[in-house]
Amino acid sequence: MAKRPAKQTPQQPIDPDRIPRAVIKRLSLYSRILQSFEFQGIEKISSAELARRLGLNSAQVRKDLACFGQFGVPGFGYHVNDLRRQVRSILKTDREMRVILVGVGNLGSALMSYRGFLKQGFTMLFGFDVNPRAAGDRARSKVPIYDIRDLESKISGQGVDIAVLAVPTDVVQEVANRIVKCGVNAILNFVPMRIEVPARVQVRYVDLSLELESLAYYVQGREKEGEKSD
Amino acid sequence: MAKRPAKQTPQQPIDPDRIPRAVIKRLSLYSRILQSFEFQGIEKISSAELARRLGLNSAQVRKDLACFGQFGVPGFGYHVNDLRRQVRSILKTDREMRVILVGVGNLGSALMSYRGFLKQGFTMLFGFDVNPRAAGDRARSKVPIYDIRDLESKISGQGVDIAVLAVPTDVVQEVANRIVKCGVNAILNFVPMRIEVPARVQVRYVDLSLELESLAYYVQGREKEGEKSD
DNA sequence: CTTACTTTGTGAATGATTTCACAAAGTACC
DNA sequence: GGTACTTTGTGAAATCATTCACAAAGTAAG
Ligand SMILES: NC(=O)c1ccc[n+]([C@@H]2O[C@H](COP(=O)([O-])OP(=O)(O)OC[C@H]3O[C@@H](n4cnc5c(N)ncnc54)[C@H](O)[C@@H]3O)[C@@H](O)[C@H]2O)c1
Ligand SMILES: NC(=O)c1ccc[n+]([C@@H]2O[C@H](COP(=O)([O-])OP(=O)(O)OC[C@H]3O[C@@H](n4cnc5c(N)ncnc54)[C@H](O)[C@@H]3O)[C@@H](O)[C@H]2O)c1
Repeated sequence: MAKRPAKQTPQQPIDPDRIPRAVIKRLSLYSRILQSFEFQGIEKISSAELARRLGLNSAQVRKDLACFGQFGVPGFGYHVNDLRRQVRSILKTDREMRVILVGVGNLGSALMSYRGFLKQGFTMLFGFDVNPRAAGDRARSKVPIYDIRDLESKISGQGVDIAVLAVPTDVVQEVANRIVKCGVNAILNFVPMRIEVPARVQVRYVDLSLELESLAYYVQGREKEGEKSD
Repeated sequence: MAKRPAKQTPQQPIDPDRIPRAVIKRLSLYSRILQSFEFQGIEKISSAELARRLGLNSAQVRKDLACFGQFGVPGFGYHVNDLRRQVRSILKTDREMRVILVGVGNLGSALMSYRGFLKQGFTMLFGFDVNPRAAGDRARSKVPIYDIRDLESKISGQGVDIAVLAVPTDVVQEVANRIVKCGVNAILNFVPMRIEVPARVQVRYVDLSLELESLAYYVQGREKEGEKSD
């Protein structure tokens, strides 16, 4: 096939829509573990070792990366910091991603002050709530919290990339509508309700109850195992 | 007038391990939306309508349910409350599921006071933290919070079904070890790190950053969209 | 430069999940 | 009871994802 002597192959102009979503999620896993390798001073990594650490198959790791170019060195493996740079570039977490949060309640205030997001290149610009004062007390954070009435005026011209929703179920569609109208094309929805948006808008759901419920199904699914008599 | 679909024929004793995990997750979605239908007084629902509301294919809805028996009535659809009862029985959310939370920090305190879990049949027994006093201030909740040193003694004999982890990354493995030793066989892990557990223990991960990062990939940062003013 | 060894990148094979499509089984109403 | 609909439940087909397996391409060392 197309043999490229140059190992620093530029990214293939592959249509981002053609990449399976599961690949992107794993890329994010790779990004995080590469970060920790870099921190530990590890300079090279093989697909086999990467796979072992993440509970995956090594061919899958290689195939995932192959969607975007040739980053490895046969007989050697991958250069950790080189690969990390590449992966972050693919995920666009190497540049600033500007995020707003709507609904600074119990969950929202935890999200707002989470440093893990920052570490991955996300900037929390501001929060919005119907009760910005109470929300401000809850969130021990330097991120400003505005009244939801000012949503449009505050985010206009701010280049918001992603909106995170953590509002009550019954207002989530209305909030989403407003956000979409402001030109935000990506929504991370923590509210356990499907929202309707134009096709151009990407929505991801994080459903905490769902995981808990599906775990319940597997609890003592086998035979009784006794009431732990010790 | 209301005729019960009392068909006992199928109800095959299918091995729970054979059911795809994705089916169980969708069951949880069905459970929640059926709850809202019941609340709205809707008594019957077709697979097509259920699918539409959840963004799925109607055959998939029928096939998912068919894993566990025949709950529908040809030419009619499904009785909402009957189906809901069945689904909850399958997921075991019709009986009490006893949950503990370890790490009552920013995220943990939000989880602890979340009423959505309660509504789905989960009982939050207690929380544990290295600093139970500070954690108690954070979590405005009636759930007692104990010192992590007392983990073993407090949960002994309590029949804990699921442990939720929201501790710092560097202690999660150690905490998981202790929990597993106490006989808990299901863990919901919010910490972005893979934990090693015996095969009998079910672990589910909820990785919030991962979702945010994978969303970033889909944000159109190309030449289109002249919204940004810089 | 050459030889022995390692690990990548990738077609082909396998496995899993989703969708199609339709007979069978029920409803609704006269 | 009978006829016209509707919707289920389910094999078969299509689609999507993972794993295998190996030639090609590199490394390492003398
Ligand atoms: N707390 C959790 O652990 C948890 C877990 C899973 C899902 N969720 C979901 O996340 C969402 C928020 O949960 P929570 O526990 O933080 O609830 P919460 O009531 O503590 O927070 C909701 C916040 O939204 C604000 N709000 C209400 N209407 C608004 C509007 N129109 N615009 C902007 N803000 C508005 C409220 O003032 C409040 O601060 C809910 O949909 C819930 O189902 C929460
Ligand atoms: N806050 C978020 O929004 C968010 C989002 C995604 C992931 N997470 C993950 O969730 C975890 C908790 O995040 P957080 O923001 O709540 O952090 P946090 O520091 O606010 O909370 C951690 C809590 O764990 C307690 N703790 C520390 N060591 C402990 C031990 N050995 N046993 C019991 N408790 C212990 C601490 O006292 C603290 O209360 C982290 O792993 C984080 O990566 C958090």
